[in-house]
Amino acid sequence: MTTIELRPDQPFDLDLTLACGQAFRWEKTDGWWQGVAGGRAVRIRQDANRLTFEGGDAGFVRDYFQLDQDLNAILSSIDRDPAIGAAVRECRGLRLVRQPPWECLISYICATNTNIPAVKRRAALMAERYGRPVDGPFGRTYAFPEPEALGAVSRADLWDCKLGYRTDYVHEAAGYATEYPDWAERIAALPFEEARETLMRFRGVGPKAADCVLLFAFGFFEAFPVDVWIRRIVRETYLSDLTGKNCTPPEYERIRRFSRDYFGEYAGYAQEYLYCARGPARRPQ
DNA sequence: CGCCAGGTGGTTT
DNA sequence: AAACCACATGGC
Repeated sequence: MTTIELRPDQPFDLDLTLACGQAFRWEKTDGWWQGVAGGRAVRIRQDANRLTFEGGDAGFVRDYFQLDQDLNAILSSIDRDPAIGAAVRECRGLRLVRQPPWECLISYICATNTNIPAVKRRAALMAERYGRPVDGPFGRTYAFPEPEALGAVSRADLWDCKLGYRTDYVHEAAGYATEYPDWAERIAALPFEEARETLMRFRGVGPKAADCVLLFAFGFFEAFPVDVWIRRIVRETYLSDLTGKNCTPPEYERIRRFSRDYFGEYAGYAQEYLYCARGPARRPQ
């Protein structure tokens, strides 16, 4: 059991951070968040300025929750009008977590045209069946399966993890990442737009999924994923001339470039705060 | 039953 | 390039 004191001038809200739908392998039970992150089974809770956890060292926790980012400075930089200001007030303390690229990529391939509980179910099924067992502070759990493991699974068995039509995309990505284990390092070394284009070469990864992986795994904080919620919010608040029902490619480009210019280099934080403040499921339990 | 959810790929205009 | 359309799944 480890405890770290949070700096009072650096806000952090563990509940918002883990409940907002950016990462899919955390559950809260009996006041503790339990999850597997980076192959470690972690159990963690927050009491005011105190973080208590088992299963990872302080360095891991600081890195995963990006506690060394100056959140107040980031929030000041995006807080440009009353609308985003309300989201910032409501969700202050929400931090973007630094996810492993492979898990993040597969999670967001599994997140197309579906909802968050379904994505969590898919990730849990893949992990329980094909992930490495990890004995941690809350019993045995399973790490997110490595590319080789998922690549070795038959299509039928992957289908059985409720992946639906995304089955082939996951299988193909696993094959590619097995053949090119440095795929993530190569993307991390690229400038933002090139990294984005490279991610979109994975079948099943379009603009939205690519932006999520860039933001949540690679630390490109200018990435601005546009899902149905964000499109709705941006249309109602900033780009009222937008019309139509679904988001066409030119519309997606317009929304993400406007948002990048308007909110600045941490536009991704603005996206997550607007998403978190959208309404449903803001806080767990 | 229909509609929606952290969309994308393939095909046809 | 733009417009359609299919797509598995589960909650409501």
